[in-house]
Amino acid sequence: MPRSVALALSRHVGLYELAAPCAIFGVDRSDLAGCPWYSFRVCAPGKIPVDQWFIAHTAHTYDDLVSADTVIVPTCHDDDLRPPSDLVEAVRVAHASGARIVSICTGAFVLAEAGVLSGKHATTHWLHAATLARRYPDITVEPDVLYIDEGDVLTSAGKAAGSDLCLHIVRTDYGAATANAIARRLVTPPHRDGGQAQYIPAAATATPDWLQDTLAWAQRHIGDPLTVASLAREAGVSPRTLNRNFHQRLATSPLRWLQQQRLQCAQELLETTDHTVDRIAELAGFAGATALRREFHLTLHTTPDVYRRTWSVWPRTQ
DNA sequence: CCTATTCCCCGCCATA
DNA sequence: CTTATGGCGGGGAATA
Repeated sequence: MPRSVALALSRHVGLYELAAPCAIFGVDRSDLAGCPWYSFRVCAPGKIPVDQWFIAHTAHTYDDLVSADTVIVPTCHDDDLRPPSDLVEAVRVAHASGARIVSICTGAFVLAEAGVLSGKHATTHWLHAATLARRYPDITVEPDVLYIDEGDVLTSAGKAAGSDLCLHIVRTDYGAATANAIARRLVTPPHRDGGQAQYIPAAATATPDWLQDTLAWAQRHIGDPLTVASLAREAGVSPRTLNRNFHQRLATSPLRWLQQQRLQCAQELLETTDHTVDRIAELAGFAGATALRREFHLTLHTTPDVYRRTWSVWPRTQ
């Protein structure tokens, strides 16, 4: 069953924040998913200037937000970050009736004003994180993450992080293979998943070439028994320096990063092949099926077999 | 499930 | 003086 996604425009919205949701949810990807894609609508109260170069005029109003399964708020109203009350109200109603609420950049201020972030972890553009935390003390603001998934409420950091969050949502709804296929088609990196639960590490900032090369090399050799030492040797630095660089640019440790890559590889193999779990563990570079199961349990809270039954592209009945 | 061993992480400090 | 690197070692986690 296709899910409906509604994008809420308000004044002072930027083109950049709109790009990811429109390209990812708004363009029909049923060929990649193998089943119906989202239905997508853009909602606004009348004509809205977009970044001063365009005027958006939409077929839907905020009234049409409340019936959507997923509501995306890509921006806040003005420079004071005071959200428009009609949008706040629409978000409140949509959430109350079970919709999943998503914010990009300063859209978090709309969610906060609507009360759907109370007691939760959230993020926003780093420039405004302190303001958000000050204004809404019952929200735990995480300034250094790409996005946060609280289940029914998801927030992402500035602009570009919205793309990562949209892909994360596709991953949740349609599986890793579909999300990765879209990432390939958009020629954007498939995002790296955070180690701890749903928290995603900070964006890679100005990653030096030697590190990028090493990451690419490791991904090509993910099936080999890679160690931190062999990564360091390939990179031409000491394990200590490698460790430091991983923390600085990727906000994780070498081994944790490796395990993420292995897990992602295993997910794709489970979805797209009928290899045994043992074979997949071997191909993905795990020490054994036990190690794979352990990783699945720790980060996905499920088992490889259940995961495969949920996401496999093979027996696509109906 | 328990044990032994290997591997990894990270503070600390010396060095370049 | 500031900044990045690398070695060391205790403590902890993963693997066999």
